[in-house]
Amino acid sequence: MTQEAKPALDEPLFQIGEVADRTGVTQRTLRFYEEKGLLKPPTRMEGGFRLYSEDDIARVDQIRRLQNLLGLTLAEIKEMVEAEEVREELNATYRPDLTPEERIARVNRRIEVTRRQHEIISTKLTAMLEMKKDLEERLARSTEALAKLEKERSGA
Amino acid sequence: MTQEAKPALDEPLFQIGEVADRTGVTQRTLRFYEEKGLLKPPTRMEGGFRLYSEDDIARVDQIRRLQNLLGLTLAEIKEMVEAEEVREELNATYRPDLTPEERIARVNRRIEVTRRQHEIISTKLTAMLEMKKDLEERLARSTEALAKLEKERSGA
DNA sequence: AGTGGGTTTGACGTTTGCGTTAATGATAGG
DNA sequence: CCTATCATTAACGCAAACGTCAAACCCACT
Repeated sequence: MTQEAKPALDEPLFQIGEVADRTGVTQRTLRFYEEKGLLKPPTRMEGGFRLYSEDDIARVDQIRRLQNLLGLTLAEIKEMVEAEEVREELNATYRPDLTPEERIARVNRRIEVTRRQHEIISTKLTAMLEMKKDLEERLARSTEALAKLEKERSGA
Repeated sequence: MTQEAKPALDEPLFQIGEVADRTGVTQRTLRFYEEKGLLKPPTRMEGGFRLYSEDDIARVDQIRRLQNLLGLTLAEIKEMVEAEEVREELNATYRPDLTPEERIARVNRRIEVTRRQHEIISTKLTAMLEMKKDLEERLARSTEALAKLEKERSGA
């Protein structure tokens, strides 16, 4: 019971202010994500100050991508990140305290979530590429129309 | 004054319910968009029922794409669609009631808006392609890890 | 004339995703 | 020890984007 799977014993930790700066979200948002279960409760210093790891920061970035790029709600994101536990990813295959079946199950859950994200992103990409093409065509047509108009004007 | 630039005099028109079905939004949403200035007030039948054109439907689809794909707010979308007026697009270059300068100005506004959308979509596409790549790498790693675990189990 | 279903305008309600104080406590430096 | 600058929880606030009635009205049909 010396390892609570908590801090890696030596990795650098950051206070909420710095995490806010680095991730571009507010402190309020970080506490909010924690409250909503999107971030695991971070370790604390004696006085109660939150201490975040690099993994936590990566997770915040991930949450923001899922929000901004995929347009998922925090509820949806929560489901996804729950199956992701970074530490679990690093150790899932090598943790000796799990039965092989359980380890396989976890990796499978991760795969499933990743597939879902991949599918969502692929669908969106298709639609966006289509939209981009449309925009380019519009742009071409408008530019052409503009050229015509300007020639007309000078010709008048 | 025989043409109010309203219905094309013969094109098919649809009631709100059918438009809702075809676009996948609710009637409430259609009225809401109108209220917010995202849709121009449609024509009405004698009794006051709204009558939408194909162009209106296309516009709703457009609004939804800007929402879902680009993640824009309705306020932002409003600014954009205001400069887009479909009928205006079709006729901007050919309307005789506008000075050449005004026609050029309108086309320029359209070009500007299109460029903005194109830029947003391009930025997003880049980020999403990156994310997709990451997901594929993850998927590969997880799948590999899974294979290992299953071999171990059968080998045990 | 009656009936069933679609539509109208309000108006209030709801959810999401935080923002914004307020009052209090912790840390570090001089 | 004093002080400046973090941080803490709790609680209320808020804008966006609709949802959900309610009560009346319209339309088509028999």
